[in-house]
Amino acid sequence: MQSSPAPARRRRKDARPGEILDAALAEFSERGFGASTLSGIARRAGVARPTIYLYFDDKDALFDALMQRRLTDTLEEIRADLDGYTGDSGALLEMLFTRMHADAADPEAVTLLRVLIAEGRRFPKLVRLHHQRVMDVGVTLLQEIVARGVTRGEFAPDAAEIDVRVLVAPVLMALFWRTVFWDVAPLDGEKILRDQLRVVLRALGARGPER
Amino acid sequence: MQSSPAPARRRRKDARPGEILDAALAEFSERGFGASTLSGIARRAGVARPTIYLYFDDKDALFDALMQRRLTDTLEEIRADLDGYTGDSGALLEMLFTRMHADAADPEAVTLLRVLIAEGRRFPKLVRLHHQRVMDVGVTLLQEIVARGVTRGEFAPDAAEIDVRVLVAPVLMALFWRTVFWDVAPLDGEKILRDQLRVVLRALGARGPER
DNA sequence: AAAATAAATGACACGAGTGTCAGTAAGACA
DNA sequence: TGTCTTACTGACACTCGTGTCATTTATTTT
Repeated sequence: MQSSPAPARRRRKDARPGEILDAALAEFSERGFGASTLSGIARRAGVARPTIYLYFDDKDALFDALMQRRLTDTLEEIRADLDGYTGDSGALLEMLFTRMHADAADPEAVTLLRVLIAEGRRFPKLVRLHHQRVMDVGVTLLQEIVARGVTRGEFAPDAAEIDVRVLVAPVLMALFWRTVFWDVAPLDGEKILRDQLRVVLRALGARGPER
Repeated sequence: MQSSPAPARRRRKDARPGEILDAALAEFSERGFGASTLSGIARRAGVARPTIYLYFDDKDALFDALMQRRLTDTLEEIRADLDGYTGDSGALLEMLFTRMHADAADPEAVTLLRVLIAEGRRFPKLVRLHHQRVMDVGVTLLQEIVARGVTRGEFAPDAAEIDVRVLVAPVLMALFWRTVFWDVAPLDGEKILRDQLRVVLRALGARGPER
């Protein structure tokens, strides 16, 4: 291993945190959280290890920051659009599921989920946050769409009774599959989405415009 | 911390491995794989740390052995029964899903899955094995039941086209939920099962005996 | 251009976990 | 009861990662 001729220091206070987080994500993705080291992350970020301590407390803080950075408001935005929407509820479901599958296909989401599952017990605050900001919003949104469909006579009257997590399950299944079995048996996300829509719409007794 | 008066050694070559594995499982469950130590496992098993090395190579070997021990042939047995069965396919689905949900509710399954997800990258052999012995068998079995239902006119003709992983998804969703969000928001497994059956049977266009 | 600020680093002390080995003692066998 | 086998253990040396200094040096300020 040749040592580089010159270290070539630079001061870039504003750019560092992001670069370090990116490096951490890559490291977690490759080695897993437990096996990742600050040295490895520093090397990947092109920085000396102590530099990390200037911006983050420890490895846990890196994961925390990554999770925070990942949180977006897309679900809330969709929900806000719901009021003004006048089209049929089946199309709404399609929109929602499509968006969810797209999110689940993002490698960053897969990595963070993997760590969250592995270390969740040690980060109860993050688990609560994630549940509240992602799961709960998604479930509520879906409930509202189903309820809307029932009121508008597009779905069967008893559709509102079922636990909507059964309906989103294929999204989580796809995410789970990517997390564990992707290497041994990939998954056609497009087809899963189409099949999910078929199953869900039929189960809800959808009488959409296309029938 | 008082030191106990006497260690009270015993020699039980045949009982040790199982006890050590149980201790390892408990430790993994509480601390997670990464944070677990051989010292902790040994303490829990009532054994000195070097004793573990008499039976296992290292921490990885413990997880490997736990996964092997967990593998059962229940799915294969169900499949064997399939040939002789003469009842309707909807009831078959109910049997299968009930069994799967029961498996998914086992805390040992939850813990092992958590570790498999966390460290999967480092155990490609185990991932392949698990896919082949659990996932593949389950998927094939489900495909066969659906095909049977279609041939017997119990399910809609196009039912065989859908990816059956969409149909089992609620089982994986429940397992996933237990793995991550159980503490912050528990889950009614019974209701999930019932709803899954309703959704799946309707989606398959089931015209079972009860309609 | 000189002084001041603080971003970045090399080096250190420390703790925690690992794997091994020679010695101990439990149980089998005579 | 005495001897033998080997399951079991205490203690050691070693590695690896962590967190924190004092110091260096890029950049800003005067």
